[in-house]
Amino acid sequence: MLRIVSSVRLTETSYIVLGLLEVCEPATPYDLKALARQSTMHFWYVPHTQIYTECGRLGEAGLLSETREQGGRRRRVYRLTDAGREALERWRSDPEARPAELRSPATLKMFFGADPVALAAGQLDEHRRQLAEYESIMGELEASDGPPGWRRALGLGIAQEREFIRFWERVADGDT
Amino acid sequence: MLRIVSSVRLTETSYIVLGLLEVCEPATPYDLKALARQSTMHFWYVPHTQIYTECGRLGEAGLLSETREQGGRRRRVYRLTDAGREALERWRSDPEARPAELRSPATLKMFFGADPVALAAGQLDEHRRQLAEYESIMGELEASDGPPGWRRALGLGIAQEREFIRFWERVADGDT
DNA sequence: CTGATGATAGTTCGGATCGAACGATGCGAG
DNA sequence: CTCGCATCGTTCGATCCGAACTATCATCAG
Repeated sequence: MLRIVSSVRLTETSYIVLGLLEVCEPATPYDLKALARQSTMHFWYVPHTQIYTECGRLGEAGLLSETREQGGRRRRVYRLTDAGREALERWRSDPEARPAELRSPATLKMFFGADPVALAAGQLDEHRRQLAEYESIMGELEASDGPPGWRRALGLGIAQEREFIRFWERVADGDT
Repeated sequence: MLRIVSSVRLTETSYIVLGLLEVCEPATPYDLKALARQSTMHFWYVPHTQIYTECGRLGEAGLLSETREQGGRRRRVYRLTDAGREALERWRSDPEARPAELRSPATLKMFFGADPVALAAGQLDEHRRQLAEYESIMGELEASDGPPGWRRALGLGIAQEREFIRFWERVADGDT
């Protein structure tokens, strides 16, 4: 059986697509986008255009199979192939992971001398909003007994948001 | 006086170059790369190739002036132009900032069902190493009475690293 | 002084990422 | 039926990124 196993580089984006597809197969890129919005987006943002692109890329690499809906929008519908499932499993079972990255534009400004108190106001709003959202999702996950991985990952997001809030509160209070 | 004021989009990368240049003007891209490594890299990673590219880009946009060393490597030496200084100041004095982003590949794996305890071991090593490094830099900054913005920004890095460590410790202990 | 060695300095290239903008279909209300 | 809004999907140009490679410089052994 012939299969295109080109040597595409698999990135985090790829595994998001593969992983989400495993959960809600079969799915259109639009479905994945909606699911990502409620789950992975919270700790790994991927713009929606990229999900479409990535599905195409993984399809060409033989990790997804693509069919089209008949009639209507003729939407592309994707499924994991065996190769796709294997790739996901290989990644998942390897405990190595690149170090985490934090990117905070506000911190960058502060680093370069912006007024910390003025920044803090906006950042506190934003992080409190974010925290509230995470906690509400966490409530749903606990109520519905969602997958433990989801709860744990969200737990990290919540912990980090709380830390952001503590940090900006200290800054707003003028502590060195 | 003629000046190219094309409408380049200024990104965080741009402001890192502008901001670092303000501190150690005049400088070659290599100097900036070295300085970034000790400072902004810790909370906003930029690959070195991009610093070269960005200097060129900002030069064309009229925000930097470029001269070449005579003889030797004929290295490019950059300075801020007035336009560059203004752009930096405009950015710095605007208290708006896009929300922070956290990207943790390990969390992503955990989300998709990887064994959390196996992941935790590696993550703890990494974050403890990182924390130690930040604390050592903080020591130097306090001893040398470095800029307050630098200390505050590093303070966030340290707080977040500690939170990461607490989180992965909980995971390693098998807490839900 | 010459050539090996390793650190320093700089560039190229292809592919991944991103966001703005646009184009298309579906569907309910008037 | 058709207007308007929500849904669905794509295109484009610019930016970002990492691997790999080249070139220069300093030093030291031979």
